[in-house]
Amino acid sequence: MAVRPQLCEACSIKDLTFCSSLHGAEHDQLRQLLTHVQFDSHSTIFHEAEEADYVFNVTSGSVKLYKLLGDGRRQITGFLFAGDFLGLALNANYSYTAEAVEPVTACRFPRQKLEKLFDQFPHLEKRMLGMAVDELAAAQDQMLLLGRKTAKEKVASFLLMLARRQEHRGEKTDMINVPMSRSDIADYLGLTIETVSRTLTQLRKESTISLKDNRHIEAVGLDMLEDLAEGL
Amino acid sequence: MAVRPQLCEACSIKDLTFCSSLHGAEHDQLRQLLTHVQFDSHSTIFHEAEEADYVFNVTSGSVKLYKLLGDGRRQITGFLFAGDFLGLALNANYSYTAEAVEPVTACRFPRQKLEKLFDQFPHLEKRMLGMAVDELAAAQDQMLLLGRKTAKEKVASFLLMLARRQEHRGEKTDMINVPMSRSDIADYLGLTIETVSRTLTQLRKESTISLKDNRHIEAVGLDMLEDLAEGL
DNA sequence: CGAATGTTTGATGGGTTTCAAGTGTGGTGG
DNA sequence: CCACCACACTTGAAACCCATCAAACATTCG
Repeated sequence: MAVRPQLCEACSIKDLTFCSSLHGAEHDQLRQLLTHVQFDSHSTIFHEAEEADYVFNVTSGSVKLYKLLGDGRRQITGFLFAGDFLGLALNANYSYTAEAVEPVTACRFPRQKLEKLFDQFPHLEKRMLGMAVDELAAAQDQMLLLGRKTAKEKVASFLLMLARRQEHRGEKTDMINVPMSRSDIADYLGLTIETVSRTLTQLRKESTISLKDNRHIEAVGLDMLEDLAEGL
Repeated sequence: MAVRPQLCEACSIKDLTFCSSLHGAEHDQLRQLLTHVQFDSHSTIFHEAEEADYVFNVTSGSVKLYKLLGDGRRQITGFLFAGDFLGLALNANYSYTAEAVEPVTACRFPRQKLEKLFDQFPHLEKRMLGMAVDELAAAQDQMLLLGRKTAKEKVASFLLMLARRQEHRGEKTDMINVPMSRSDIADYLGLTIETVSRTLTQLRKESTISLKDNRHIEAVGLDMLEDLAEGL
């Protein structure tokens, strides 16, 4: 890939973002659309059912996506980190709520203008489709987790997911960064906070993991975690 | 939309399929790529991890998609019916297994040739992206179901899903068609066959549904099902 | 330092699974 | 045409995993 001056924060994240497939003039056009935005911890980026006017590219921090049932039960459908794309609903409305777990910075694109750019640069649309397909595969893995894995297997899978995405972003992997609360983990895995806590304690007692503090976990027995995640 | 002669089985399904967005000459090119294929009940259309050489458009029958854990536990990630698209993995390999629930007919497209056609007809790629986004939204709903709904709510949501898709295909909705076995339903909802059976019995005793036979269910209290599905 | 919030741990309970029989039901062959 | 068998589905009883309720402990922040 040709050398290209760094034009936006999104591109600074080592070719993980969708705009990093563009060159020179093309990228300039994209750049004119974007606005840099920030969100504090626990602030809402957008609400479910809200009009989907913007799409985002996370450049730092972490985000949780969730849906609610009528009585308040919550399911977190995904976590996003630097480089992840957000809001690729091409429908009129968002299908979930997005909330900052940690302080978040992101590039924001007006959806309609971005879609117009697709006609000019089919490259971009291909990349978008690729991302949607990847997300779909991840969603199917998560269905397998939610429907068929035990609490222990769920927690193991979750820690592995964090570790792998950390690696993918090119960060150190000796310590797993866990920016989200036990409550968020529980709502992601279809468990309660108590079960998440108990399971982590159990994994610690079995020396599969080592808890540095609530936000940092070391995977001592990575093989063990992998076997658990695959249901062996 | 312009009047267009019926060119392939896929298009005969009232504008539900992705090729129905094409016209005359464009459609002819697409048509040259497709092969009509059939699958018997319980036959495998493709396996997880297999090379994704083809994509399909279901023209009749029904299909289940599933993933397996190491010890054989199964999660059905979706059911497909006439008009549904299958295998939109743009990756090299399928991420799940597809198996015919009833005898299936489908249009088969060589993936690589289809992708080349995308460059010619951006229309098609847009439609593909739209389908991927829709599937993603459905997957997120299913995560909410698997992670946070009770058995009763799961079964109610399942029946509603079948009813709505039947309606979407333009079929009669007085009776819900249930082509899949209790075992398939259980693996779709993250339950056991016994729980599915018990829950259906319970809904029947409450007069929310009426079981004509194992493959045909009447939704007597549709409001009740909707409330259950939304967690009210 | 104290209040508020988040996390862990314990005791108990319940929804779902597991195990185990029954009860259809469709297909096959006599 | 019906007896028979295989298989799917239903129903019941017991067990279990995880949820709920409750309290202690830890951490953060004013």
